[in-house]
Amino acid sequence: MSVSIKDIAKISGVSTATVSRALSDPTRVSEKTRQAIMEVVEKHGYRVNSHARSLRRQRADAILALLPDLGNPFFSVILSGIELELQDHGMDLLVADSRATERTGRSVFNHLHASRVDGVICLDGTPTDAARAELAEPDVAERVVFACEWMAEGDFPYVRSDNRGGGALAVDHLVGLGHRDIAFLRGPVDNILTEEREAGVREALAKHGLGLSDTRVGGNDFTLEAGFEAAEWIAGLSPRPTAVICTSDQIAIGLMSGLRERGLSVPDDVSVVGFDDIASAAYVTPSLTTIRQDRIGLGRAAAQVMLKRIGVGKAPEACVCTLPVSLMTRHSTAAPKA
Amino acid sequence: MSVSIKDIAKISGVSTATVSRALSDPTRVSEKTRQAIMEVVEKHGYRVNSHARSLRRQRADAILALLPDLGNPFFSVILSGIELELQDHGMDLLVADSRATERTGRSVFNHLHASRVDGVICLDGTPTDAARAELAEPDVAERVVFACEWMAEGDFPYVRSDNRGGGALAVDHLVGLGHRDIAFLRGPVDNILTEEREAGVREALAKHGLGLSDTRVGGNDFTLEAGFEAAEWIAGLSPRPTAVICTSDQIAIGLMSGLRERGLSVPDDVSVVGFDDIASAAYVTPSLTTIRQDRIGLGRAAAQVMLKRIGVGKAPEACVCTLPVSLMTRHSTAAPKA
DNA sequence: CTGAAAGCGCTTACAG
DNA sequence: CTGAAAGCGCTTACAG
Repeated sequence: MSVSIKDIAKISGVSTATVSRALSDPTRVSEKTRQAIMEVVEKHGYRVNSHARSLRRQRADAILALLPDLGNPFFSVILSGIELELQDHGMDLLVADSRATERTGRSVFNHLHASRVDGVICLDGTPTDAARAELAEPDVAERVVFACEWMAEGDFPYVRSDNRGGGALAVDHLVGLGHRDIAFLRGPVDNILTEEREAGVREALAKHGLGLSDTRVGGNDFTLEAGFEAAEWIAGLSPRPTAVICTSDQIAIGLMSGLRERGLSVPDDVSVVGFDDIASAAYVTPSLTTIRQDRIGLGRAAAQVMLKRIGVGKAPEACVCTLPVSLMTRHSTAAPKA
Repeated sequence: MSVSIKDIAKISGVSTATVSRALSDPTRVSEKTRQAIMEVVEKHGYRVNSHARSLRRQRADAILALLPDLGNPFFSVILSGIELELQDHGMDLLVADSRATERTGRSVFNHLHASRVDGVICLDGTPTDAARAELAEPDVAERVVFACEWMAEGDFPYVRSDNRGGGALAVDHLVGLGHRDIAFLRGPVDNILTEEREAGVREALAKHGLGLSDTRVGGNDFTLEAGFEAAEWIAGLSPRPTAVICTSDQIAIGLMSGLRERGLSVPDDVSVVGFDDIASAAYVTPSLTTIRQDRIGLGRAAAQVMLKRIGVGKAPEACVCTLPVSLMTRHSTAAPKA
């Protein structure tokens, strides 16, 4: 085993209590002994054993981020925002894939129950029934915050983008270009993001005296594949809508690829708007007009709300819950051809 | 506080030792008492406190994945492979961004020193000097494995793709199509992946009686931006190479976007080959011919090697170190125009 | 098969 | 400012 606080105490000629104080609360130790201790600590490369500290303090100094799909690149930037913020507070970041965890039969809140983490940032808005049941327990509930996605029921703190506003932004842009017949490509059934964005689209459309008929709504996933497959449906519509709002950039990119295969040009035949502004949105052909989410900000804010919730660090000025989105106008949208 | 092993013992009318055994090593307890204990455990939702267990067992049951850039979506799939494998062994996954950590002045191996994790899977092949120094310490060294990237010096276990073979595959494909003048777009200076891929390209070119002159080598990063900017250089070359091999898909996608802006067509004017096969490679226009890496496999294998190293689970059949890559032929490559 | 007891490495009232 | 001592919640030889 490596060197422990006892060793440092013995070598320094003080008690372990003093070593502990020198490390955690230097003001409570005389400058002279502190320096002597620190020298010994330095020399022997001593580090506080995290399990002993956590056990004693009843605090893990760690947070779990629970993602619906760890392999989905959309989340990586959010994750890095979370980590940045946690790092500033000396907290560690654990990650788990909720779908994968469910398959093992273990509870996704196991880490919480086992005291391995102080809280969980849940990026998964559609937990299983078992997970929902656990979320109803007070000692779980008070340690959870939702980020990005969230649950319609319950009353959890959350951080999210202004999804409705984003939908409206897309509509305003297209209507401004002269579009009157606009279709909407949804994400997965029951996904809250897709529902909010659709609501924003409908509201904005109504404001312009337009509507969204059932024949103009399709799609069932956030993926490239889903977008690609939706192209067949869009291409076959008669009359064909002149613009499509997609609830993710992946859908939009897949859609553009599919439309092209069918000889349709974007934006000449169909304008396409995405959602997210992932890195490649600016580099596909044509570059994608989309609604930008501040993913780093989302991650940082989620971590801040979490830290505030568990009483670490000072509370942020305001508990920012809904982050603004913005329209990135690029080349996948244009006025409809007369 | 929640219920502890003492509570369970008292309610069950046995000692804590017996409860502990019932949970960890059921065969050492009579079936009857085991059942009685499990019922109490179930009823009260008892979970072993992870810090107490780890402190006592001197084992964290957790691994740290150290990434050069948490926000880079390339790593998300590898991460999910790591998590899948760890989950099968009841191990937890911590993640940290090595660049961000360095900025805090903390050691990237702090988790290891503090016993918070049993090992670290390092996906960063260019650690700082400070990190290198720590890697030289035996008690750090024996708990590290490199994945994807690795260090030229040192003698660490690693899991990687066949980067040389990938470079060769790209060359063989292009030469087979009739290309004779091929350029190469590098990643960051000193990055080992880019060096290996370039070596593979050079070897294969030599095999075909061709070479790679300095005037045909450019690029300095794996990013979309770097690829986009390289387009200017490629477009200005005279004679212009008929094909470009990129050391990442991001570069390739950025390059294609830049070439298009300059009125050059892919693959009619220039064929482009990427590396990685990220999800969007099949959906950009034209779809990207690339070298596929098995990222899930990379992650799983890295976790397996790690687990073997720290003596958890059974050793894999063979310690797979270099995973095969494959050519995905799509529409960004074609025979050069006469 | 089971229990009493020691101990993993810390922190923190309590005293002085 | 400093120390002795208790205790966080487990696991594991050691005995029986």
